[in-house]
Amino acid sequence: MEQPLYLRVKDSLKNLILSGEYRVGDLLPSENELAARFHLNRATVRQALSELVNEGYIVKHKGKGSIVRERRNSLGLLSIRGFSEVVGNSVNTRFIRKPLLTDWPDVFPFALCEAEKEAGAIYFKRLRYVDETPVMLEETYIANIHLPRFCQREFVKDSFFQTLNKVYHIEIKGVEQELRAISSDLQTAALLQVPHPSPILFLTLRFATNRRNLFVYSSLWCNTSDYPIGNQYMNPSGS
Amino acid sequence: MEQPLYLRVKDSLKNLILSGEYRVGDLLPSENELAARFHLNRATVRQALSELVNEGYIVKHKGKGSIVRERRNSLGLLSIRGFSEVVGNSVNTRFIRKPLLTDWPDVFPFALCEAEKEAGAIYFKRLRYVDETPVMLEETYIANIHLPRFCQREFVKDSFFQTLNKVYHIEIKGVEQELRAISSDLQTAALLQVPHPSPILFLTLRFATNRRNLFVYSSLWCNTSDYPIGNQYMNPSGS
DNA sequence: TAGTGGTCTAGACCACCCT
DNA sequence: GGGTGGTCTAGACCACTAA
Repeated sequence: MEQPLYLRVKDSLKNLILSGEYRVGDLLPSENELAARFHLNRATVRQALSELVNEGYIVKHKGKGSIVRERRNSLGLLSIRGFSEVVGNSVNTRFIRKPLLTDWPDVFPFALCEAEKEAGAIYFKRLRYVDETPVMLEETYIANIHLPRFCQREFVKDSFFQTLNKVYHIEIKGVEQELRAISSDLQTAALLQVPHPSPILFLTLRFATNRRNLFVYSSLWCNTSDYPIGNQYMNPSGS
Repeated sequence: MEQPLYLRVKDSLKNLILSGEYRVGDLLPSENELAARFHLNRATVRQALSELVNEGYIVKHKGKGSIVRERRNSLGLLSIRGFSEVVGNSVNTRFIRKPLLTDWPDVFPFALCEAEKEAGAIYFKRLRYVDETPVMLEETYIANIHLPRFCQREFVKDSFFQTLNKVYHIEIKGVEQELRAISSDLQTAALLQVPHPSPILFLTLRFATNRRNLFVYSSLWCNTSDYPIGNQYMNPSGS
């Protein structure tokens, strides 16, 4: 039941990146250097680096090295233009509803398993701003399974996912999402400070975690007129 | 080296999957079997399989083998695949404008390079149907660079990307996209058979190809009320 | 128990980048 | 020329699955 060695290298590097020890643009130690430092074979180190590439933490350049990459503020596979691209943009998040224990809604866009239904839901609602302009309304549900004192706790760095990770050791393993263009309702239009009716980009997301039967459910309402949703994909096999 | 050996294995398997030789749920030959068949080391075969996992073609199960996976995406817009490869049978596509040579529009959502500007554009516009319901309007531009007789040619299997691939050996290497919710204009509402105004999901896409300075530009208008855009992503590193 | 994928080692040669 | 990542080989042992 030991943890694979390459995972130790991977987690170690990941933590150094997340904690800011290595900054965007920095060169990681070379593969040979890492192999020597961890007393491992280069192939083992390469497996660790390969996963960091897949997860978007680094890019590799032949003849140069592994470079820490900017990770975008992601909404699943998507990210909001302006959240991380424009330097100096002030992004912040405010609660409309602080986390609270509640029942699941009668109408819910995803099927819940028995364990989730029994546990009840933690619910909260946030509004995200870019430069003091409200851009995205987010409603989040998660089953109240082994999340002690969640509702009393402050979020780590204002981030729900970082809180899950650091406090409860929950990692996001995948996401399903669905996108629609809808007409705003009155309340959403008011919160996003847009005329009513306005076209709104509406997403439902289901995040899978490293815990079986534990998912994170989010609904997003985005005002895309000023900050469209962006996404970029490069096939790693081709140059 | 002409082409890395693992890429030959990868492409070979990918083609067998895409052509239907291996169907969803089928077991691929084991790693040892593949290594023997291609006269390669198992590690080399594993690299090929690993990329197929990353691209979502297969899943691996310890003790069992590599299993062909269903490739997702209800309308496949959030990844690098063309429409007709992704959706099932009840889909068809009709031209609103057949391919023709033209100037680039005065207002264009992406910056063009000199080579593209000089060459002029090939332009066409298509409407895509699911079950005889118009779902998506697509406008495509590509620079007229080394694409002999493009406008006279019929598309391969109704697919623009397959035509590029089979006839001109052009491969899609990546995509940038931007999403917005907008209000329909009169013409688009009419084509999509929705009331006017309706909220429409609007995407601009720029596909990079294996040819430098050659890009494919598409604008999409989607009626998401009946067929929302879906997308799924699983982190291959976990379990 | 036989076969599978998961992990790991210790080598090797190459193309690419920088100086 | 010296260092980097990219590719590849030939082994080894392990945990898991299925018959």
